[in-house]
Amino acid sequence: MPEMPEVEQVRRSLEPHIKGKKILDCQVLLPRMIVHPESGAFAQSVTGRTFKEVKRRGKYLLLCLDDESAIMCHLRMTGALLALKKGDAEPSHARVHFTLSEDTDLWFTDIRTFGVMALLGQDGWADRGLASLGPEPLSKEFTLDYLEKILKKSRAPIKNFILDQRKIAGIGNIYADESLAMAKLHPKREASSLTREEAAALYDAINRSIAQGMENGGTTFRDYKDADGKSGSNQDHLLVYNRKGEPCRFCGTALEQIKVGGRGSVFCPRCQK
DNA sequence: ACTTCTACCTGAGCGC
DNA sequence: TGCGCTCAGGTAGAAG
Repeated sequence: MPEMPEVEQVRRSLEPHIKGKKILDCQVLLPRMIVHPESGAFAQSVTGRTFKEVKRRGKYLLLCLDDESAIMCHLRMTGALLALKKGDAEPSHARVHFTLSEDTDLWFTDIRTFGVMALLGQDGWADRGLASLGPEPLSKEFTLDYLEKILKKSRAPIKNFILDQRKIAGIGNIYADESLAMAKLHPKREASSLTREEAAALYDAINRSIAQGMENGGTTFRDYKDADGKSGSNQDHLLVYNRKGEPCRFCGTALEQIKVGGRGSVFCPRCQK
């Protein structure tokens, strides 16, 4: 489940494999995953281009090309970008295949096919999700002052609030639950009801949980892998996510799972108010 | 303008 | 062993 730390790990691991290499061929195996332009035009446009760098914004990856265009990629739940050597077996669930120079193959794989790719920067087309992202954790734009201001304006449950990419970019279900556990806030608390102290605790918790995820190379439960096919280790350090029924690391109470906005949410009924 | 719900998919895990 | 069911979760777009 790639969230900001996982996508950042993909960015870091992918860049050295493709930087400076040329796209010799592009085969789209599942056309509907290319959201813009039409898949044939996409393949034709990227062929012959050279990768300059790999950027990330929230959970979006931008594979920047030498003509100032960029391949936008969102991995959604089960997507992966894998850099393999020529001759290696085709990975399972391959959806897009880029043949690169220097005997490198770049594969976009995705079990559930929710992931998307698009070509930006050639015709003014913009991805609405990417265009509407809020500031991301650990950035200078994400300040306590900003968080307090938008918290006051929302009557949504705090869990839904921090999952809203237009408010804060990059948080998904894992880091949402972890942040709330760290800040000792119940996932159903109304956003506008947080005190100054609680908002400050949440601000620190979001930054700390995301930073910890990045230090550990991301969280792997099932499908997430970086460009080298490696798993992260942050799953060994989680407070609540995927720990339903297990003891709270602070007080020992059995963790509970409820639905908040349709998402599974694990929390400590004693610590989180 | 805001929040909430559902569709989009496949595979794993469960009970029977 | 195998069937049918539920669940997982990011986002767009519809519905409230």
